[in-house]
Amino acid sequence: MSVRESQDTRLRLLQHARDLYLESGPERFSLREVARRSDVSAAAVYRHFDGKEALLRAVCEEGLRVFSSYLLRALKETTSLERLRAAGDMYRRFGIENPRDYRVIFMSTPGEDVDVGSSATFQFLVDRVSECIKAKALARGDGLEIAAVIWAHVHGLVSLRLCGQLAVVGDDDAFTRFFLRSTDRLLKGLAP
Amino acid sequence: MSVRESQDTRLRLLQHARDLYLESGPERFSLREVARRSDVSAAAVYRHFDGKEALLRAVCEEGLRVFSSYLLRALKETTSLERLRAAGDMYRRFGIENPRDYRVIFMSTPGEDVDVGSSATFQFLVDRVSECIKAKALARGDGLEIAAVIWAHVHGLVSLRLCGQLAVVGDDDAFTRFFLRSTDRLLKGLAP
DNA sequence: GTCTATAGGTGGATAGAC
DNA sequence: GTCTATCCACCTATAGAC
Repeated sequence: MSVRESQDTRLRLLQHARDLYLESGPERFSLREVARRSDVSAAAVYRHFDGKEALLRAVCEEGLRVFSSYLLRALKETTSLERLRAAGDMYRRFGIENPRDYRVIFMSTPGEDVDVGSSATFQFLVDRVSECIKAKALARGDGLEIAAVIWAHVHGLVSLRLCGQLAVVGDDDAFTRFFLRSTDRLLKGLAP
Repeated sequence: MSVRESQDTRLRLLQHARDLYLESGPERFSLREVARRSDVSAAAVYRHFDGKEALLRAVCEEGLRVFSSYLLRALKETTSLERLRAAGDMYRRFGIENPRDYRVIFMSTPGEDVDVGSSATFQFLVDRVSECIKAKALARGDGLEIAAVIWAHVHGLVSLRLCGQLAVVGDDDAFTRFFLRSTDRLLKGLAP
């Protein structure tokens, strides 16, 4: 079999692994099921990945890449405050549109996964906050702490929604409006 | 074997089930392991519970009872705003002191567990908010929506902390102070 | 690289003796 | 009520033929 076909198999495994992950979450993820969907035997997977954990890791890395791509779209706004608000809204969109990825990144047990709180991704939010403070769009204060407050707030909204606990606000459109009102209230508390 | 000893077995099963649950979470929870820890055969469990799911349900109900007991302590405060702030802080304490229970109640996948958002527990928070509005300690508005905003905020702080994502703020005491500053900022945005 | 076959483990649930 | 024995399903991983 050619090298090209072999790479296709690897790619197919990765895509089906991602599908299964998004459907079933990390717990019910199984190497055999990925193999079945990819029309290869379970043993064949070991030619491409070092077992289940390696396959799982590859899937997670893809999720983080997608998350970053959402956040970066906020930079197209023109003012610092608009960029901050857009970052929050992109965070919401990522969570609602990629619930399984969101759970993996932000709702898993500590120790086994990525630490976003001390990563380049979090630094992105700190930067948005800092430029707002500099532009007097937010009250003076510790940029890192204020970023953490904002992060917790948007995460609280998104994660409760993903757990089905905010069904009371209505459908996804109603949630979006609720999200924007809610973050605006927080920003009011953070204003100069 | 006497009725009393049989009830003891049931209780022992429930306690070990709870322990296992708190250690391993809902995913790795297994009826057989509970039986092992309780020194009975796996089959014996079926004399006391209708299988794994029923056992799991019994464990979750206990967690909710503990959570309620935390919240109710907030009622000993004298003013409406103090009661609201105390409710938030009790929420924090419950999460930090009972992380596994917290995860079960507020961080599990939808469909399989309790819906707090439309429960008596959430109504408790709505009541705290409503009395603050009536006392002009909060701006006028939809009590239910404002309660949801506050809930999401404290949940965001607690759940990120439990996932190890807010390690940046320091130890548990530092987190407590951070939590209080953060909620005060939100309340400032909700003030009249 | 892929296959089949297999080893060895987890788990849930039931039947029937005691 | 509890046990042992059992069945069945699922899983990870490896060995060896092709």
